[in-house]
Amino acid sequence: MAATTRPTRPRLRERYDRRQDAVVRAAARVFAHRGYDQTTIQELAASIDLAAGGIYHYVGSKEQLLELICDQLMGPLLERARVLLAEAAEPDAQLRALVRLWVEHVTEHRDHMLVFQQERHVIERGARWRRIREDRKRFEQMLEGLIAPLHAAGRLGVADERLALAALLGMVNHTAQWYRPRGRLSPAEIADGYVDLLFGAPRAPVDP
Amino acid sequence: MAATTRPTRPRLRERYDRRQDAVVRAAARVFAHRGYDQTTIQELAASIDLAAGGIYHYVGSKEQLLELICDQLMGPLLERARVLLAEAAEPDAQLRALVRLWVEHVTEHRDHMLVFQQERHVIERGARWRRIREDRKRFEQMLEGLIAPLHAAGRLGVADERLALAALLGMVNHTAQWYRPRGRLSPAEIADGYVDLLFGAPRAPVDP
Amino acid sequence: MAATTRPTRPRLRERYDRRQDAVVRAAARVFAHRGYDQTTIQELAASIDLAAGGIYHYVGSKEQLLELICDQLMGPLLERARVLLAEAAEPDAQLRALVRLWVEHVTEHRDHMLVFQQERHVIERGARWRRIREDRKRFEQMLEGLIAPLHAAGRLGVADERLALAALLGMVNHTAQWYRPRGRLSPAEIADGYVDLLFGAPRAPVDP
Amino acid sequence: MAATTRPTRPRLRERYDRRQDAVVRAAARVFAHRGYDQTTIQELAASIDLAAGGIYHYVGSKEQLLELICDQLMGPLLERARVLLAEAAEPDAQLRALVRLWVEHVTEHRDHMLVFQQERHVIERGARWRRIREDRKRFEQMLEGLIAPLHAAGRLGVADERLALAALLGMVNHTAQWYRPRGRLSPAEIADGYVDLLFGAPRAPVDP
DNA sequence: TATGAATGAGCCTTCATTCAT
DNA sequence: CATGAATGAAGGCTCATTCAT
Repeated sequence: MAATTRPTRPRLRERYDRRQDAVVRAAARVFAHRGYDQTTIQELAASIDLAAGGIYHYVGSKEQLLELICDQLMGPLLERARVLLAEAAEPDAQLRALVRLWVEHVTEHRDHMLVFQQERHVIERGARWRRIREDRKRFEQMLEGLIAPLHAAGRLGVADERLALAALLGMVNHTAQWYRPRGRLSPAEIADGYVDLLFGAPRAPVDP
Repeated sequence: MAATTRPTRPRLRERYDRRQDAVVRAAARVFAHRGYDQTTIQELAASIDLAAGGIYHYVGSKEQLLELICDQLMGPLLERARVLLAEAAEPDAQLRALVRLWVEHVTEHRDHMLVFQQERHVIERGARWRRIREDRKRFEQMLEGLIAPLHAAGRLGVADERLALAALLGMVNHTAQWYRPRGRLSPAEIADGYVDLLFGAPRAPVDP
Repeated sequence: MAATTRPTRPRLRERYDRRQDAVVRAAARVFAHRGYDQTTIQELAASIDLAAGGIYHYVGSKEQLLELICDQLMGPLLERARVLLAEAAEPDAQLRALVRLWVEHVTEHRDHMLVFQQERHVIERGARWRRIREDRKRFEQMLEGLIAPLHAAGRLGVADERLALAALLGMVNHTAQWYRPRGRLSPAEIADGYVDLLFGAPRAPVDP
Repeated sequence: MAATTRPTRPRLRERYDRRQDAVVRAAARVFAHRGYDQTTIQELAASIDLAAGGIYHYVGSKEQLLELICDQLMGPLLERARVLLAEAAEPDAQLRALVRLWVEHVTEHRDHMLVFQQERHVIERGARWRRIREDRKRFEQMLEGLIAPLHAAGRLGVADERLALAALLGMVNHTAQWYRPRGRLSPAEIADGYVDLLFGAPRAPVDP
């Protein structure tokens, strides 16, 4: 999958994979702060204690680095989401669970997420990014699939189904921009807050 | 304010301002699609039927162009928001009005907005961008000022006041990424949807 | 034809073409001496009193420079050869005329020729160089077309027709490597010498 | 002579020499096809089933590899030529024999020859290559020594002695570029063809 | 011996910016 | 005002070479 030659012997390959992973992770961090284009391969390399050329043992190009960051972000998210949806449960419970999962993922991959958002214009164009775009699409469809029945049941806080989805996407994605690890709210609380908003719910008990 | 020599005679100055405005607007469009760093001054110039050098009659540097885009975005928004807040009205009505104003502004300045978001990492750092950062802060404080009493009155759909603000920011800002001019929903409808979500309200009729 | 934007206004275009021509010619000279790969664009630029970047106004890439050198070499040669062959004349006279033309061209374009030969391995491979290869082929076919009847008439100094062609090619092409402008022999004399060898002729008068 | 540590024990040394020879030979092949500069040590190593580092057990540097290729080419040629010239024989017979020897050598070392020609610009400059240049010079002088008396005797097909030498060099060297092992003509036949051309001869017997 | 990771110098190329016309 | 040529500073990437294992 990588454009560079991956060792064959299991011992070496393992080490190689571990390091590649570290390179990508470091890249996510630096790109998130300095911006993809404004980050030099030299800077990036320095941040991993590697000479500039060393990066290219693990990554074929700067652009591929971006690709790998997206993969590290979307791969596990989709995987975990699929597992979750495979379980039998009510749509509202599943949506809540999925949003929790998602917010947790976003907060754990803040850097990846920020890069993903900032480089939107790159990802939206060109055949090379089709896979990434499809991954995102797939995730949105999972959300849609859960929102639809809830909408049909009149459980949503807005009349328009699609607006609900867009709002949810906006809220959760934006989380990467303000969430701080040791903040007042845990990822789960944040997620629940979003879902509550979507359901227009929590005030119900307040009424009487 | 511009780094280039602005004509003194009113007739010329007017024309100059008009053209500068067009340049900035064009830049917003191209930057939104290709990305700031990935857009060449040449490309930008070509899109306005100008040679590369021509840009520099109206703009001092590429970076200043980014600054002007932010100004074109935040200036009028803050201005209109201030006017609105100066009127006497209930917080909930004002919040709804402000969100409408805001969503309208975002949809009318989609390109500006997208650039603003993508270049977050630039704007977040450096003295040069302090003014821009403050503008954004100021706007958020307006929202906060309206949300606080609503929260105190138990009118919000979430327990945490700041989460409400963050959610609102996420929803509205994200709008720039999916809104299409001739879509099903008008900016006002979208704005109302967001506010409804925030209030956890619209299901009110469900009550009895 | 060039990969760079050529001016539209005739005045400028003329200057542009003249300079591009000069760039290519300079490149031929430097490449011939230092070798294509071992020549830096910087060095090349310096030899024309241009900053490194300046080259790229006239040429799209280093590789294209090689292409243009080949064109400058083969284009006029083929053109002049075609004109010559269009005239009515005996094959032996035409061959002699063609070889003269050819040797003159080679000596006038020594640098181009040396580059052409040294970069043989590049030109022999890849779609990009097809046109160049065809040009060379075309010229060889012209020679073949003249040699064939002479061979049939038993006029050649060797039994094998193709060997005659190969020998001729070897002799003439090699000329670029030893010819010096103010040497003992003029290009025409050299050419005649080659043709004499090919005809196995001049000693005829010696016989009696 | 090699810059790398050559084993002392005869058994090992033999194996070492054999392998070094193979490395050089492989290099000749790859360089001939891809070009010296355009061939990576990695590519070269791969073509001998060796990792990049492995090459350096047998060769001190890439440049030395080029030197060794030249040696593998010129060494045996000069040796065999000396032996031949040491025998007593008429100049014309010796020239014919020498050209045969030479053409055979060229066809057997096509790759070496092609590299030698392509890297002309390297070999022509610098103290390091003096020895190689002298080897070539020496060989040319042998040819000259045979051509001179033939010229004096009016046996050549051209008036100019040096032109004859240049033509011969051109023909034979060029052979590497078109000769194919199982072609119509054997190296000896090719050689004889060249000599015939030089003598302007073969048709003589035809006359009567 | 052999391997593959790592280095670091260097090169092609891009591009914001300047300036003579 | 506008143009397009020219500059020159970087930056991504390659690759010969070294070295611990």
